[in-house]
Amino acid sequence: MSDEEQPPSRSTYRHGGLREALLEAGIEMAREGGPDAVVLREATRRAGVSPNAAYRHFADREALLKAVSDSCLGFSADRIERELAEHPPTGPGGTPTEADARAMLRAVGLGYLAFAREEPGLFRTAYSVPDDLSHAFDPAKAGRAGRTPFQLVGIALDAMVETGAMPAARRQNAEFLAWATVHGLGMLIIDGPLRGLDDRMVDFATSRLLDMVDRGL
Amino acid sequence: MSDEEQPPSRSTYRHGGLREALLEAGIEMAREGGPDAVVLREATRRAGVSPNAAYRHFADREALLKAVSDSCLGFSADRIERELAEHPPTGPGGTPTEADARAMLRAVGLGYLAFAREEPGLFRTAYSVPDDLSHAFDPAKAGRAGRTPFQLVGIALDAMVETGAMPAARRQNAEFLAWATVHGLGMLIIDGPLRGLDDRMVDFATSRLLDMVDRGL
DNA sequence: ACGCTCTTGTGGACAGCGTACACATGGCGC
DNA sequence: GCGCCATGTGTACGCTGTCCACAAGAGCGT
Repeated sequence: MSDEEQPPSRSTYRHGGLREALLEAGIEMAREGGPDAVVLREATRRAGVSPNAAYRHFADREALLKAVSDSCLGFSADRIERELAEHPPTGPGGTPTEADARAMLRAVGLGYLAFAREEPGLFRTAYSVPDDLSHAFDPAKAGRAGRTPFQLVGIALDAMVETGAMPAARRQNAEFLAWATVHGLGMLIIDGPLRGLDDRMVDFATSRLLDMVDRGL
Repeated sequence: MSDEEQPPSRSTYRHGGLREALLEAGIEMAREGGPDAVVLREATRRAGVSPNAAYRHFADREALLKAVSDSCLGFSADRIERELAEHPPTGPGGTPTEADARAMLRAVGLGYLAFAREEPGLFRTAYSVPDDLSHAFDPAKAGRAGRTPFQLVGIALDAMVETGAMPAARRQNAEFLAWATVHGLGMLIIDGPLRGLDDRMVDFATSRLLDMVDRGL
């Protein structure tokens, strides 16, 4: 037995990493039940601490939820990065070709939707807290590679323009269009009318949607 | 003073229209604060009835929320119908031309997004309850004209195919693509990164998005 | 006309939640 | 070595959803 971490009891009066422990507990609850399942008291219970201790690290339940939500965006970024990693640029010197750029954008969409399907609770939680553009690059929302989902879409779109796969005139704010499209399908799949469709159907819809983006952007 | 309806007191033991009153109260709460603001006890209070009375009409809070959610979908349909009404078919005998079909689809999207912006609480509530395709035509989700939002997209898409604005091969399941796109933008506008953007910017993004759908479907 | 029954509303209770306030603990800087 | 202040505890309050036993009375069959 080490120094601290066992929920049942701890030796020191101070917890040592309570904020982290509460966040972790919150993420676990979100994973299983979405944003509504993130319960402050339960988080303190799991951390082996009294309910009020949480207030030393989070202003209120909403603040904890916000932190959990940011982490979820980070996980989403990780999933997208993983998909991107499977399509490295094929051009000379690592520069992307036009086909690479299209593959990148597609990978971002696939990763985004894969995350929604694999971790619906976290996905819902990620977008359960109102936010705005000014925080789109907040490091708290970044994945392990340090990039937020928003940045990843942007990178793919930049490659589209650089390789001529997309007219530069349409580049501005194109993040929103690509994002909205994929986000909407994600919501429809996990909570909306597409819920319960078998995987092949969902894969098909995903593919069709990404085709549409590719054609229409 | 008539027979019943005043919150403070009522003469008869029976309320007479409690289910409707609770639903109405729920809608009002959803309008102001989204799904989480739909509180069972508060609804009974507004209806001038004891908390438990609600259980004679709804199995639990979730059931009330579901009913409110369905009503919200109906309101959404109403808003879309209003937008559609502004673009009646111009062809001979009321048959739509290709341009009409495009205008119809655009009107559906515009109406959908207008609803999201005008009634964000109701919009969020509409999609806060998990659902699936088998209920897409449930009359409870229909607007005053008797058609659900899902049906309205379908109608516009049918017109697109009939007038040759869209290849028939792409018709199947195209509802999902159109819907997902517009739904995603709606979410981004009211809760996501696009929150707080001024109206002109949002209008612009909306227009660009609908262009994309038109080109890419 | 009468009484039974079934639906609808009431009253009281309970556990769980978020959160406020006063208090305890003890690690760290002087 | 001492005192401060960040961190954790205890108690309490009002609110929620929901369960149970009970009351009221509308509407039916006889």
